[in-house]
Order: sequence, then C-alpha cells, then structure tokens
Amino acid sequence: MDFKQELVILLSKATSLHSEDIAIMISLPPDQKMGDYAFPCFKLGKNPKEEAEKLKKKIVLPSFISKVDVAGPYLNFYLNKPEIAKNVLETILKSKENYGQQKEKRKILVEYCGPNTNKPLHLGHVRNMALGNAVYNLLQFLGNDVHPVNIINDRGIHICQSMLAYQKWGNNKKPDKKGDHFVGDFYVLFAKALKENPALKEEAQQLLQQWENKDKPTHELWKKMNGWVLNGFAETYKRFGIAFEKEYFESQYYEKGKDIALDGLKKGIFEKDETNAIIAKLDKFKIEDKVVLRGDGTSIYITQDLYLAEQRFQDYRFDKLLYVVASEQQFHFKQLFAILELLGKPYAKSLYHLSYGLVNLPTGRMKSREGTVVDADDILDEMSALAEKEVRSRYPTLSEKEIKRRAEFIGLAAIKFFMLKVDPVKDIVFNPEESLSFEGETGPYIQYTHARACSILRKAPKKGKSNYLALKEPSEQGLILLLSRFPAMVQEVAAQFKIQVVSHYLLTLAQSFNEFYHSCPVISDEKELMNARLALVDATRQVLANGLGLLGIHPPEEM
RNA sequence: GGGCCUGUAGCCUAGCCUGGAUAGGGCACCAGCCUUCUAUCUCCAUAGAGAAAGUGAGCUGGGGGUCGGGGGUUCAAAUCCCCCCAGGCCCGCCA
Repeated sequence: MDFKQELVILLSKATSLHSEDIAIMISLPPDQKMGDYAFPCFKLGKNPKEEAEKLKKKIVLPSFISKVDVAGPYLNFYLNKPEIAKNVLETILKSKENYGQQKEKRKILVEYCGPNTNKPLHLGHVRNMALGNAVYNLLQFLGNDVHPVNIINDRGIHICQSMLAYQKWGNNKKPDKKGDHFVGDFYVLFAKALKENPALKEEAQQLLQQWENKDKPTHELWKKMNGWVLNGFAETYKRFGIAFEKEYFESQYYEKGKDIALDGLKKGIFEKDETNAIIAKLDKFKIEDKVVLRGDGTSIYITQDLYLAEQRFQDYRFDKLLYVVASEQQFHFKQLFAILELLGKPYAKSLYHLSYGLVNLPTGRMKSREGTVVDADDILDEMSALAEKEVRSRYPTLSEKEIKRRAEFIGLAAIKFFMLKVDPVKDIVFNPEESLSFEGETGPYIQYTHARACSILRKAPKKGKSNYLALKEPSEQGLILLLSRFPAMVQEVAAQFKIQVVSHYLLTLAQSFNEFYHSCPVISDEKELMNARLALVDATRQVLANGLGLLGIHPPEEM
C-alpha cells in the first residue's frame, strides 16, 4: 500500500485542491517525532493555523493513520506503525525481487560505452558503463522492454595512427598482453614518435586514404588489430558485468548518411552553400547551422549519426532512445535532434541525450597525449587488489579462490558506487585515496550491511508466527517506513534518471538497518517478537538486494 | 564574443524540477562504544576450553555553514526571476 497516495486521496476529499498538487505539497517532517507526513496549510486560506485546525476536524482517520496533529501551519500525520509493519513486511517478503517493480511497457534503446578501437577503455568509460548499465537496469525494473546497444568507433585517423606504429615497429608480433592494451601501446608510441618526426602525420593520413580505398593489406591489418582490441574490450565488459545486445560499427555505415542529406536537399529542407556543401538551417531552434555533407560529397560525423538514428529506428521501432554520452557532446546532440526534427522524423522527439560530466584527476583533465589517462582495467585491478588485502587480513583461512572472488566483487562495488552516488551532470575528480575507500558512503558499506542481514538469517531462520505489533522501537519503525518508500523512490528516479537518488536511498537504508542492528537483539526467547524482527531483517535484505541490483552491484551473502 | 552546465563546513556530496518548520550525509578532526590482539579472569590440569546473539567495511556523541555575491518576487527562497563573480564543457566541412 502506498501510504502517501492514500493520504492524497484523503486530503483531496477534505479540501478543494487538486490531488496532483496535494501530492507535491505533502512532505516529510524534519523530525521523526513530529510525524511521518506533513501537510502545509498555507494555501487553504489567509490564516493557515486556523485552516489546519479546521482541516483536522474535517478528516476522518483511516486505519493506517493513528493520529493527526496541528503544528502551527502544518498538519502532521502519524502512521499507525503496527498496522503498516505487517502490510509492508508481508508485501516485500511476498514480492521478493519484484518489490518496487512497475508496469511501464515502453521499448527503449540504451546506447552507451562508445569506445574507440585504438586504445583501452579509460576512467571516463567506467563512469559511462556504470551509468549506462544502471539506467538499463532501472528501465527494465520499471517493466520496459530495454535493449542495450554499443557504438564502436572503429575507423578514422586515430585508428590508422596505431596501425602505422605497428607497421613500423610491431615486427608483426602478436599481442603478449590484453589486446586493447597491446594496440594502445602503439598509439602511444605513435604520439611519441610524432614529436621527433612530424612527417608521420602525413603517413597516417595516407594510410587512412588507403583504408578508404579498400586497400587489401591495409584492411587486413585493420581487421587484425581491431579484433585484438575488441577481444580486450569483451574481457572488460564481462568483468564489469555488462553485455550489449547489438554493436553498431562505424566502419559499416559511415558513408551511408549521404542519402539522408541528399534527400533533405531535394525536399527543400536543407540548403546548399557556395562551396556546394549541404547545410541544415537551425535558426528555428536558436542554434548555429550545421553542415551535413561536405562540398566534395563526403560525409562527416553528424551524417553518420543521422543515418544511425534512422537505422536504429528501423531495427527496433523504439519508443525512446537514450544516448549515454559525455557532456562534451551536448551541442552535437542538440544539433542532431534538431536536424532529425527538421526532417520530420517521427522519433525525433523520442531521442534523449543522457549527459554526464567528465572524470578528472586531481592534477586536472586526463589527456592521452600527455599520458595521464587512467585505464579502466588498471583501476579495476587496483580496487580488487586493495579489497584483497582487506579480505585476506580478515579471513586468512579462506581459500585463495574465495579471497579473489570476494575481492573482485568488493572492488567493483567500490568503483561503481563511487561513480553512481553523485549527480551525473557534475564533473567528478577521481581522487584515488578517497575513491578507493571502503568506509563511509561506499558500495562495500552497503554490501556489508546486506551480508550482515544474511548472516542473521542463516543463524536463525524464521519459523512460525510473527507478532508485528511488537515492533515498537523507533529504529524498527523508521526502518519499516524507509522500506515502504522504495517503490515511490524508484518511480521518482525513473522520471529523470537521477541514479544518485538510488545510491542515497541505499545509504540511508543501510544506516537505518545498522542502527537497528545495534539497538535491537533479534535472536531471543520471545518467539513472536523474534519472528517479526527476522521478517524485518529479511525485508531489509531484500530491498538492499533490489537496490544494489539497480546499480549493477552484487549483493553478497558473505564478505 | 555566444550557448550549456556547476558553485552548499577544511575536503566531497544530498536537497533545486514541484518554494514551506532547526539545510541531510560522508571524509578528516575530537570524545566514546565495540571488535581484534595482548593482558586479565573462570573452568580445567599440563594441554586445552570459556569470558553472553548475528561479520567492527559497524554504532553513538561533538565542534565546524555568508547554501558563490547582490538585487527582486513571496506570508515564506539553497530552491523561482534578474544582474554579477568564479570554474568546467562546447561553439570544425574533427570525431
């Protein structure tokens, strides 16, 4: 039962306000002692205190509310805790992993990651993958038909640069390390050599020309090296716990957007300028015009994106397409969406750029030319190694395999949670000391809380009747209330992809549970109280697991 | 020059959409709890066992705040509007 919604219905009957407005007005009192929901009465009349008194008299209390208090201009509602305890806990234990799920039915495409095949994934991709995967999980949890897709930037001058370096200094050798790192080394090598020998730039340009002319040896080298890189990426995806249903390769359609540009020109939607380039006029959208096809007939970045949007629509007939791409490209997407709207594409309004801020280092922005880029794999290794040290010192007798297994899921939780606890729009600084911590507001803290709950349940499984009326402690009631709010929280997040709200909810829930853990002994001789508390532990465990699931974090039974 | 975004204690962050009661958290710092180890005690006798549940990645308390600055709207502003300041990203017929 959604208590807030019930309260809205109650208040809409007692006042002349619209139920949507009431829903927004209802808030949480600053202190638990002041009730569970508050209704400000300022809008009811000139004297809100009097209005509150009047309203109080008008309301007939339903069974889930035990008391209504006037506190100045506020009307505070106290939930009937024993009544809701049974309702909430039984609902959770019955719904299990479905608790909080909704019944949306949209078909949604989520595009994320978008790597280049000339070097390994870096810290920015880690944020992207964490966010993309979380959004994917969230939308699916809401009941949608969600398809995760990737875009592989597998052609272009940067790719040819690694290829050129390999041709020159690779001695035709095979990778002696993870393929993406192996190829990435040649990219770095190229950048270094370029400083000594500026002519290399031209050579790489020629190689790109050969590639575009479908020169056979060049294509073979390209295929071989891309294969190595993609194998490397696949390993990282697997480790990170993500998978794509479909991968779109730039090389396969980078020339195909031309028809869209020409067609737009024919229909008079686009214009030609004096250099013969095709231009989309965007003053209607109050943004700068955009070239969609060069004067020489070759396509540019946005040309292929036009094609790709169309292709995706043909492939999926989606109701919504999310592009999880860094904030640097905000302007690009603005133009892209505007152009598609000009073209009258029915799906133009269904496109959404889920933008996220950059991941910087304490020393500033990561720059591949200066070699300050932090590789995704390295950071995963580092997190895992730190966690391993911790696990080993706590449980030295565990098998080597088990230590590694735990270290891995703890390390992953730490890095993912670090990326997901802040608002995506904000740039973040990856400060190793703080980011690698396992204490405080971290993924491992939440995992630990989950493991603790599991541990109690192992020790004393619930048997027989529960007396929910016995759950009288403030820490118990606070916990129950929090659990009851999970579905509403999920719904709120979904509207604007505010993933950080899930993270903060989980922190609050974990904190609330740990408080309960310290103040209430669960295992006792009072069987019916014990069973009620065990139900509370189990319900908390379930909600923690459901929430962690949204973030793509493993909820461990032991750690 | 223009567009978009951000600015909340020493540091990091929630809240801003949808204005409401003392601005939530975390890190660090201080004071505790508790855990581990040591010590100690009890049982037992030459070697052990125990000292109260459920994993201390935990819990409790404390100090620390011009919500970037100024103006406006309002009974009420961190939240809405305007101006300014600082920082970031973007403004290629690059991707």
